[in-house]
Amino acid sequence: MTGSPHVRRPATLASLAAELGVSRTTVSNAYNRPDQLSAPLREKVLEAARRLGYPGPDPVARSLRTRRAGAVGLLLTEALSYAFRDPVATGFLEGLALACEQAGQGLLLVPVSPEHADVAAVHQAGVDGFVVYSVSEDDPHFRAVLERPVPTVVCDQPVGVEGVDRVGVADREGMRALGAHLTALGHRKIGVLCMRLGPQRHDGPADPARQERTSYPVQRERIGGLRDALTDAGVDWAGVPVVERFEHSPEAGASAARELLASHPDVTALACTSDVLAIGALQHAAEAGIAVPERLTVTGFDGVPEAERVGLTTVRQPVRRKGQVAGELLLQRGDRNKPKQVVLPTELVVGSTSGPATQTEKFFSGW
Amino acid sequence: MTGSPHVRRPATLASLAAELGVSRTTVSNAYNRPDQLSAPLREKVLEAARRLGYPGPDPVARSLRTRRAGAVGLLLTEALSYAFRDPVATGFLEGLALACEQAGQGLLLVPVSPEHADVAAVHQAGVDGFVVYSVSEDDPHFRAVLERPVPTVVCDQPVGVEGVDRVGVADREGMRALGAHLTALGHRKIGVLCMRLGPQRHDGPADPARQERTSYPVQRERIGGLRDALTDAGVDWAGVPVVERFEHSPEAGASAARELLASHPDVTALACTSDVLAIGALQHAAEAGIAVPERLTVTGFDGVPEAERVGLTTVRQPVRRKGQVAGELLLQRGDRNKPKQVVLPTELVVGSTSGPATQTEKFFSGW
DNA sequence: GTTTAATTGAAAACCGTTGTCAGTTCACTC
DNA sequence: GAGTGAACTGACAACGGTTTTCAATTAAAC
Repeated sequence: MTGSPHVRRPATLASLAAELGVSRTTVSNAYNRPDQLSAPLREKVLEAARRLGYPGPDPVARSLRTRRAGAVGLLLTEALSYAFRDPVATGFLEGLALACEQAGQGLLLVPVSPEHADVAAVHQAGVDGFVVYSVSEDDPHFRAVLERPVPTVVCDQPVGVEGVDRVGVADREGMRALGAHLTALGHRKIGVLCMRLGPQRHDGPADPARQERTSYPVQRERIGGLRDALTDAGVDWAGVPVVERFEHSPEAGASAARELLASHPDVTALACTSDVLAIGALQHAAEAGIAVPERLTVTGFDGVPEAERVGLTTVRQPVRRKGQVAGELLLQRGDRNKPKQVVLPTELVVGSTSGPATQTEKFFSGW
Repeated sequence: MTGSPHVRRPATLASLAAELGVSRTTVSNAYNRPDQLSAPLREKVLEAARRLGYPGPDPVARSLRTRRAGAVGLLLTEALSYAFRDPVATGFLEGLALACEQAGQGLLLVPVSPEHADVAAVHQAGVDGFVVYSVSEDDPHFRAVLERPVPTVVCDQPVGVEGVDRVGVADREGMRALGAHLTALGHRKIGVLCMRLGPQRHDGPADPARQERTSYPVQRERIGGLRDALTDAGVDWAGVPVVERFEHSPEAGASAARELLASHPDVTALACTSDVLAIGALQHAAEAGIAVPERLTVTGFDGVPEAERVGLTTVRQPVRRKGQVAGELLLQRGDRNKPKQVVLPTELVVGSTSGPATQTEKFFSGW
């Protein structure tokens, strides 16, 4: 009748030791180094702990003493909830969680709202290391992370800071392969739908200057890869319309597709820098009665599950693996001959949403 | 040239104070209570901190002293990565993350693999409270959570433990409404696809005894709701085939649908206890050339985004809101007149995958 | 020019562990 | 009966802060 475990915390390691008439060391050992004391004594300690409602050594105090928090921090600048809405982010998180799970480490989602630049949360986080995902390079939170004396891995971003590892994928090469696929199919009039290029809201056409200026390396690489491929095929990039969307959702993809097709009705292929946008584009095409791929080719990037379900032509990146590698990179610290930078391959996946441009023309002539 | 911030941790609050010739209190105040010291002095302290690479007070030490960790722990018994694969779980997490974000709390995913029953992780977690999601009642991790002297909120589970709050949804009522919808459409031959009912792998028919015995309250309620509705309409539940799947994925749904339709070809409606299973069932129907809803009605439960996209008839539960409420329940502790139990409403969403049974007969007779 | 009040800073206690290390007890072995 | 090793103790120093109490300094008031 000493009370439920949820009233207060009366018991500490010391009080338990006193109760039992043993030293604190012994109690501590009962939990942490069972080989240091006899089994019966250990059982006695544990039994007394149960009886007194002692939940075991306080994790925070233990962390302080051992200098290990047992958790990895994850920093995203997008609203935290975004992490769960975007299929690429969830894939990444899944992999990261997997790696953490295997290492017995927790995964702490650091609460940072993109608006109020309250860096405090980063300082408050009791973690052994950070993974930084989808953050622009000049982000104050990111800088706060770098100030913390713990190892850090950044994802999808060239990083020059010493002691910071990196994992990314072959964005440019993947998009280049996709571009080659498109030109091989005979497409010359190609439109591009891309994600946010800057921190400020901007929805609409993005000219080459803006494309170059972007603070999002992933977008730069993907657009750049496409540009390489098209240029190889003799297409003048300056004439390629690029429509940008700030939000990353199917709805945004649909509206971007509408916008682009309205201003450039002669486009035979829509290359999107993400599957989510592409799925939106497909949605728009379906609603507008535009046959895919007969009249319009649509491609994505990422290889999310839903894209696979709808047969989208896309570039698959190993999102989950990327998360896993990020975790491993972080947790295998100390491994002297560990790579500091990992770039994972991407793979062109030809689905049923891309077809020959000639077919499109046939379609037109048949009209 | 004292070194980058990533070499070691030379600077502590004490060393900084010594360097400056002030007391530790002052340095601490500079960070935590700016009103307790003059602005110039504070600036001097902060400047010295920058110079010496002092990243601010150590979060763990601070937590120890203040008895607040600044984070909420999330316990799932499914492999951690499952949390990111299942759309319902991600929705819940999104809401929970939102609540945490607003309260400036971190969200710690506690690493528990379902297999090795290593409760240690629960004890290691430096958190101010726990949210327990999708865990069977007799789970050792769950019990470990209850031992911790911190507030706890469980989700979707009747809980008798004092001091533990609960959030859930009207599973039974929702499914009952769906059942009424089905019987109103004239369906009498109904098959059920349900999720895991026990901790052991089991794929195949689940008789009423097994349905009752399940350690997953959600499944019990949903199946029970359907049973109520069908019984109301005079359908003998004993004759209703229920097929269970251990895995929760579209593939599992597809195979379950195949199994059920093979053994009960006269079924006119397939009621699934989750959208994910229903999406799988739809997939199977499409592959097998079974017209939906003309020849077969398919329904789900949850109201996930993809279900909406495909027009699935389902019961929508406010998953995100549920997560948010869980967070609020936990974080608003101390609010004396706060509810201890929250049950959120569900809503029947009639889509394009359910149709009258008469239509089905017409379809048959037209053959 | 005191007295009084407001500011500011220092000292010390405390948070709950872990780890180390010398030392004691005790049962066994040879 | 000395030697050996296992089991356990006790003291103490971290770990890096926060917070309360109180003294000292300064500014304001009379």
